[in-house]
Amino acid sequence: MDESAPSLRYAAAKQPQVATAKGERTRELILETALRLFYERGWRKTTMRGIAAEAGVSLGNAYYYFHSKESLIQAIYAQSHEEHMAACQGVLATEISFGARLQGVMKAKLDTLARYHSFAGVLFATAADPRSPLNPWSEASAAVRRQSIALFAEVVAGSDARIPKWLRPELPGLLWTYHMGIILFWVHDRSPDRRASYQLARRTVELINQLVALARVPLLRPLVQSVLALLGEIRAAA
Amino acid sequence: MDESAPSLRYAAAKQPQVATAKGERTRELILETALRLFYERGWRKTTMRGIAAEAGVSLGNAYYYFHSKESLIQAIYAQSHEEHMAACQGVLATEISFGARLQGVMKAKLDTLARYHSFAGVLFATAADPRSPLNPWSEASAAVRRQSIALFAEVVAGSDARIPKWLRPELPGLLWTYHMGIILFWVHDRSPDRRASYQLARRTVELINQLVALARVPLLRPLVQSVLALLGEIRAAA
DNA sequence: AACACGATTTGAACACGTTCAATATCGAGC
DNA sequence: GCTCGATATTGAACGTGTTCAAATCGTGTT
Repeated sequence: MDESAPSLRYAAAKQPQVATAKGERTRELILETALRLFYERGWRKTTMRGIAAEAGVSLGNAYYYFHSKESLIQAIYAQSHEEHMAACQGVLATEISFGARLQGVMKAKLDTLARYHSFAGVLFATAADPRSPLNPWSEASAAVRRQSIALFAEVVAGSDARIPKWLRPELPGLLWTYHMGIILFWVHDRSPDRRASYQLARRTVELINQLVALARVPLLRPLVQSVLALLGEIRAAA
Repeated sequence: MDESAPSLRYAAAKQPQVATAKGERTRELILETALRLFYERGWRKTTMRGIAAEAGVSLGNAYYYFHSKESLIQAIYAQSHEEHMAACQGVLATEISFGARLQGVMKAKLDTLARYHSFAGVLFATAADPRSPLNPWSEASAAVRRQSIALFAEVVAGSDARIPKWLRPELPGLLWTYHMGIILFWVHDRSPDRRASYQLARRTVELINQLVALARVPLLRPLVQSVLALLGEIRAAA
């Protein structure tokens, strides 16, 4: 059973630390070429041999920098994450209201993801495998996840919203989960320019705004308590 | 771009209709062997050659019945679905309360899935790819999905719950989506005997019960309207 | 200049998923 | 019993992801 013994493929997976400037250039050349070919030909029709040939390096060299075809996706994923962080700076610096901040962050996410849509399905598919380093709960993507959750914490912290005290520690993680849900929808979104995803994000952010406000209503106290207890349990289990 | 032109791999994908009893036996032999090997060796370490050898047929013969390694997973998925439908008959015939019915159906789901856990990750991973026939929104799995949603409709219809009129048409689909979410958790669940998943299902079903009751409270009318409008839009987009 | 040594690069080799033309098997109709 | 067509089965071949021992490069040291 390859559950108890994690497959070699996903073990450790330390990429060699690129040590020289030349190496760094080669690495980036391969990554850019891969990105272009994925875009032009799609994931399946792009081969490691094709990437190597197009980049003008040998097959083995590509594997020196990326220990698998999937790890190229992981690198691209990390890159898109950087882009998103950068794209958020504007709204986070200027907007004050919780809703506007969250709207801005979500729109930035969809904007920065746009160019990856044609092969994002693969990203999500490999990410869904519990043993994949791309899976959001894995060790390998922990750094990105932490940064991402911190981003949502910043959305909350920098806003004027009056968040109930008990909700504060949970909210960033919840928003992160929510944003993963939106991405899941986006991956499957076939509407022109992914308009449906933008609309869904806009509407759900409004909804979240209402929910956060409602959380203070006394009538909902028992429900809120249930949800809180549940979150605690999930956290304990994971 | 392999998005506009669906990959050959996932196109049509008509399995040859098995015409003779002998053919049917061979098909089942291969499927059983595959299931056993996936369980014993895991997904990656099980090869099509290994399955064919263990089943005593040729490699090509295995491909005659299952056009890809993934389609074996699809067949196993369909099988587990059958098991779940059967396992639900009891509760659905005897229980009256909405909560108890939903609890029973969810518990049956986790029970019937249990034996597939060691390689369920792959199932979910391939299912997450928008172009995979395993993906719940795809044409290939439409039959299973429809049956599954009908099951949740039956959960509602056979219960004494007083569901608000406007919620009735949406509820089965919502419950189906919810149950997919639980499965997603289950796939990643590493607790002994997947106890965390059982607990999560139990707690969330209670929560859903409360939510359904709350949906009648006048104060929540605007929120409920928003959610409804949103659901309508999502449906229109998909 | 020669050397050492790690970083980088190469290409051949392997195992696997998949395809396919060719062959074998079987049952129905004569 | 024989033939024919559909069904079932075979195994060789292809392209792909991945591994690895060997070759090469670059740089600091003697």
